Amino acid sequence: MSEPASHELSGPISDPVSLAEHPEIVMIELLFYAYRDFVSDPDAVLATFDFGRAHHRVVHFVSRHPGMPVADLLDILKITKQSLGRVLKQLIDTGYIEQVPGPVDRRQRLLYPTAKGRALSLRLTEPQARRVQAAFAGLSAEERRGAEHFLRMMIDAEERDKVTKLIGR
Amino acid sequence: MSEPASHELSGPISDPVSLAEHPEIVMIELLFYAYRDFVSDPDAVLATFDFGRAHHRVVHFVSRHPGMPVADLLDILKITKQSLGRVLKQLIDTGYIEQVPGPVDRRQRLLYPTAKGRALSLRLTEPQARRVQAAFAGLSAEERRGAEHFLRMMIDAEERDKVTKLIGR
DNA sequence: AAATTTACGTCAGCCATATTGACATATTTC
DNA sequence: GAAATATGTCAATATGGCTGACGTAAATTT
Repeated sequence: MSEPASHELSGPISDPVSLAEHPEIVMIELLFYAYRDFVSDPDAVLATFDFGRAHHRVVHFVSRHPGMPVADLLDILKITKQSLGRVLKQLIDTGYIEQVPGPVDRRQRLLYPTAKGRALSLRLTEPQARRVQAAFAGLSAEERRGAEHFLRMMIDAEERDKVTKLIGR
Repeated sequence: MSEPASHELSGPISDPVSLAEHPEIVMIELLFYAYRDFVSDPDAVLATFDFGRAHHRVVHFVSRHPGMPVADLLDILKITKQSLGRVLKQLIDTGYIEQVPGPVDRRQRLLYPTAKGRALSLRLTEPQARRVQAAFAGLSAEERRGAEHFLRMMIDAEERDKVTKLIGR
């Protein structure tokens, strides 16, 4: 009667989830840590302006794809129009983004950066580009291809072609 | 006098920020898209329980490092103790995490998963591990090394050693 | 030409996750 | 004994998501 009941109400477990069971955890965690620091770069800059990460994404993708309709932006960000709404309005009100009625389909509001918006986008890209450059510095051509290919394959299969077109290669 | 004034109040800009200027944008955007879809996997599972991404991170890292003090977890997540507070409390109240007073330093509350917590962690790891495995499938050994090394180098320089120890390689 | 669908915006309320600042408690260290 | 440390908690606030409902203009279908 001194045996601990097997149906005991829980209790702490000491053996860690190990890489032996799931070697993929290395990449899972590296991706977490890398992204954590990767997005921290622009945050410092954004604090200066009164913007957050959401503004960053909008300014970035609009600057990369000037004249894109709202729907396309939503599809990239995978958020709702209501979520985009507030952020976009702020960017328009403060003169970073402009809307132009679609010349062919006049229901559309095509999004363009202003000079100010493009400049902000580039300023936010700068530290991230430096980080990427530094990360690539020690890699062979094949290793670089590996890094790029890995990230591509981490994207949902149905999204890959779209992303390739968006990025432009 | 028909020249447009150079001091015009803004106006839409049509030429996109191009890869020619900043080739690093390829990796910047791939990282965004990859992470976007990478984190979407566990979200479906988490919705079943009443948890969010914050709970995922806590359960994951505690399961990976059973007995870790709160401070270490905060340092991994780079959030404040107040932010961690609610999420951790919920996980403790619902029996996924347990706290044990530090045997050597009794101020510490060492965090352990319960069986339930460990199981949840593994369940959330599963789809991400599958995604990583699929992404690695087509890569050569050198390309894989490249992907891993790239992510490592994307981490803040001062954090890299710490992360290496945490991951265990 | 009328009906329907589409693209977008907006209002309202809600939730999750993060923040800062202040203060409390127990414990360890100097 | 004083100071520093590890942690928790209360309170207020910001950000960025969400759903649902409704409105409008323009395109498309019938």
